[in-house]
Amino acid sequence: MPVGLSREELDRLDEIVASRRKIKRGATLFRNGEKFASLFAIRTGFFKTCVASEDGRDQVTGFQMAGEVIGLDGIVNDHHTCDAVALEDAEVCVMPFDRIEELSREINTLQRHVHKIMSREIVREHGVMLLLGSMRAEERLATFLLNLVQRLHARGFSQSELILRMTREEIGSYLGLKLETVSRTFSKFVEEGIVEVKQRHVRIIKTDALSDIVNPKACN
Amino acid sequence: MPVGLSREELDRLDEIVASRRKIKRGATLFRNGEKFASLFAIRTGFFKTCVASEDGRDQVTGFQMAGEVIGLDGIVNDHHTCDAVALEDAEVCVMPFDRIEELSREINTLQRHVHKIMSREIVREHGVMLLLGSMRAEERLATFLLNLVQRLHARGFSQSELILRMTREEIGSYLGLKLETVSRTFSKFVEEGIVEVKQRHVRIIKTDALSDIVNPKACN
DNA sequence: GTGCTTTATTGATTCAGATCAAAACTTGGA
DNA sequence: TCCAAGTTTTGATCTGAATCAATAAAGCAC
Repeated sequence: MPVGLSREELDRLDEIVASRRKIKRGATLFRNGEKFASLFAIRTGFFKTCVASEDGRDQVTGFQMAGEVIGLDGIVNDHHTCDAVALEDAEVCVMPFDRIEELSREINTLQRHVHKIMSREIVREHGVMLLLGSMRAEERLATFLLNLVQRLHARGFSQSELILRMTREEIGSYLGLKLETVSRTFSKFVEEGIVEVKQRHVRIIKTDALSDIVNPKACN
Repeated sequence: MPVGLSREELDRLDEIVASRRKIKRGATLFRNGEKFASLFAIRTGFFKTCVASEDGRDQVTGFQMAGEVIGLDGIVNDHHTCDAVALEDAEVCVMPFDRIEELSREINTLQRHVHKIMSREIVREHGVMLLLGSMRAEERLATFLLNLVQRLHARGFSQSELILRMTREEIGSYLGLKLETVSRTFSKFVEEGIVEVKQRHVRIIKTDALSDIVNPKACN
């Protein structure tokens, strides 16, 4: 994950990882209210994070895959403020945060890396706010699919095929839509020949059509 | 802003602030695409930050007041990804980020402080996602008002009166609503005797009514 | 394999908020 | 001071997504 480190620095980096932890599908890695002690780097598997309002509603705040770090929300109050749930069997590296802070005082590139990870999360959330605040259902789903497939592609998977690890309801929660709307929008994309959908298996036929939906061409 | 520092550490902290900068109402502190070099601590005044999609739409991602830090979005790619606009004449402390990193390697409490500021922003944005993803117009506006007045109160201002520094359109953008809906919702609150509104001047009459709107009482 | 639970699709209807439109009010600059 | 531009309110209408409802399909435990 971290690049630009010397051999020696890399060895020291291994010191950060206190242990590994396996999480079964459906189990939680951490839960809102729990004491925060560590960040978690996902080795394998797929997670969702979600926050809840005092009355029961909850909101999926993100989906995370291998190579991504979760738990940043816990730093500010020493307690986690969301739940992290494995959507498939997963394994994470447990990185005690005080070790991270200690080492990042000595290794500049690590310090920089930690700052970038947090900043990246802030920027990602800005994008979600734009989506939730101003996009229509089709734009939201198209954005979501393009984002997922792009991240998977960066990990060596197909540019056009993906398996959704989450339910329609979870997608809907993330996108600020009801599950029926997510399902209908998928059906609409299928009718238009943009994607093929068989349950959780999605094949993107026309990536550019999705891009056009996300980014309506100005006609002038 | 930073607490729990020794006298000597505080002196060193002053070293971070390279300069101060005054920004006129309507002027931008930084803009999407500009090179990132510094974080800014707001001394006085009031800002909004907003991101734009490729086609013209834009989304206000936050309103910031004295004591808050802006610019965190720029760290990840060395370039800012949003605009920061002063909504009233303002003054900020310019804090070069490489100085911050340097000093936070030496002063543990500063390091911790920087991490908390970033984590706090992530958690705040989770809250906005919950708002945008699952709340109705009245809940959104009530949440917004309570949040604003609470932050102002923490700065020594009234718990019940506030002056909005932003237009209805900017409130709407932040809350994922159109300006007409914001206006109508204000009118509704006025009718119900929850607030008094005279242009940008708002007086909250029934804080608990706002809380009830945000957090519908379970009736069982 | 069988039955049960969860998930997904599709249709009919409703509704909150968007859109369109007009008027009233503020504000700031010449 | 007055005018022009920006802001806010309010009304009428429309619409995209929510809601309600029913069925179908898939996954899982036994």
